[in-house]
Amino acid sequence: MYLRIAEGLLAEGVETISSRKLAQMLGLTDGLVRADLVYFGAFGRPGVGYRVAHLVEELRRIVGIDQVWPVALVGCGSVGRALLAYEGLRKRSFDIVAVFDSDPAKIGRSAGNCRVQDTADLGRELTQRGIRMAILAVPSGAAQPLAEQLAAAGVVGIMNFAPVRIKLPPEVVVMNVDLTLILERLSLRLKVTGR
Amino acid sequence: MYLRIAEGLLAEGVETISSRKLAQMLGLTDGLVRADLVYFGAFGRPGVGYRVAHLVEELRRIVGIDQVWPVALVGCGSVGRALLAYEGLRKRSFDIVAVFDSDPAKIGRSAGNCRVQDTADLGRELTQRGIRMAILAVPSGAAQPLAEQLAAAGVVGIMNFAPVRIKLPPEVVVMNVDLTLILERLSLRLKVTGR
DNA sequence: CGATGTGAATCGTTTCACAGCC
DNA sequence: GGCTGTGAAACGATTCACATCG
Repeated sequence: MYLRIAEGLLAEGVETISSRKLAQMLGLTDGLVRADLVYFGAFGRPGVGYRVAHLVEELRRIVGIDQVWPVALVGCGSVGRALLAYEGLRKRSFDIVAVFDSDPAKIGRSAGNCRVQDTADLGRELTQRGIRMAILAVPSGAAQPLAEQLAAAGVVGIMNFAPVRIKLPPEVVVMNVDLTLILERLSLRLKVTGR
Repeated sequence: MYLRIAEGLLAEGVETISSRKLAQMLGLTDGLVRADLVYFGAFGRPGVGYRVAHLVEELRRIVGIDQVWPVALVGCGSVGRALLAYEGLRKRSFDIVAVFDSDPAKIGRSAGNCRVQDTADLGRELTQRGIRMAILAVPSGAAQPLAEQLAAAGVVGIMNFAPVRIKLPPEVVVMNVDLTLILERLSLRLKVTGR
């Protein structure tokens, strides 16, 4: 979020920003903003604030999006297609460079810039091309075995849309995007706050 | 997550479960599980554990999914269509009962069980039907004004897919689903853990 | 004896207050 | 005078230890 805000400021031509203003924009306290930025290694100047350009550069490097991540998309259903259609990914340095599906009707068709490949070829293809990040957008039942294949092929980060907790060795980072869970959290928040 | 696990156990026919086993399944400690469940009001029996059926019933009520939430979908692009295609929503007591878009080419077409309506009619329609939850799946630029219309129409909970922080009075709960932010978090985790 | 609910200890995070720099 | 970086205090959350119940 710091990076997002900083990029917005850079685009507006703001040269320098104080922790107080950053905090306002993020809904945080100024002390916390300073503590967080110091954690990444103190870029600010007393009396001045943070140089926006410098902040963006450092944070992009720290987040790891100072270069493009090639990403494999596994599953070309409605979620997969929504991701392929989303130009925001490339803008933010994630590039879907391979697409897999197990449905023979889909294999060979074009998807974004790619041709859909058979999931049977997943391991070989990813290993060969050194792809280390994947998006898993398949039905619940298929998620665990495919995740294991991804891990075996050298993938270290997975964004998982299936509503199941995937079990993998801890060196593989899995981020879950469970839409119904999010709606349930929304419902819970509404209940707890009495709406 | 407690509810998810409990429902899984119920489906498997498990009658009773201990905090230790729940903790294992969730990747937590048994003490934390007990603390969390006590927070919602202590359903367990010493020496026995928690009755799964009771747990499910209570948690569904607490989360607020003991009845169906009618939900409005605003934006019928690729994300909107992916949500309409996702039968998991209805299974978990969220029902998309109204769909809106501003594109004349889409208005009047069918989407799921609905006909796409003009966003111009959004306020009237939602107020009239008492719809209080909405999914906002529109381009960044359109999100803020539409969110304001939703709030004005009595919506108290919004799931927002646009990569912008929506500003609304605090009585409206907004949950953001920002896919590139999630990929960036994944990238950061990989960097921080040295992969 | 197994497992809960609970209060005390522990841990990490956020806030606060301020010395020091621009 | 404004604003950062920093150590100490405050806070909240998790863990621990145990009295208690089935």
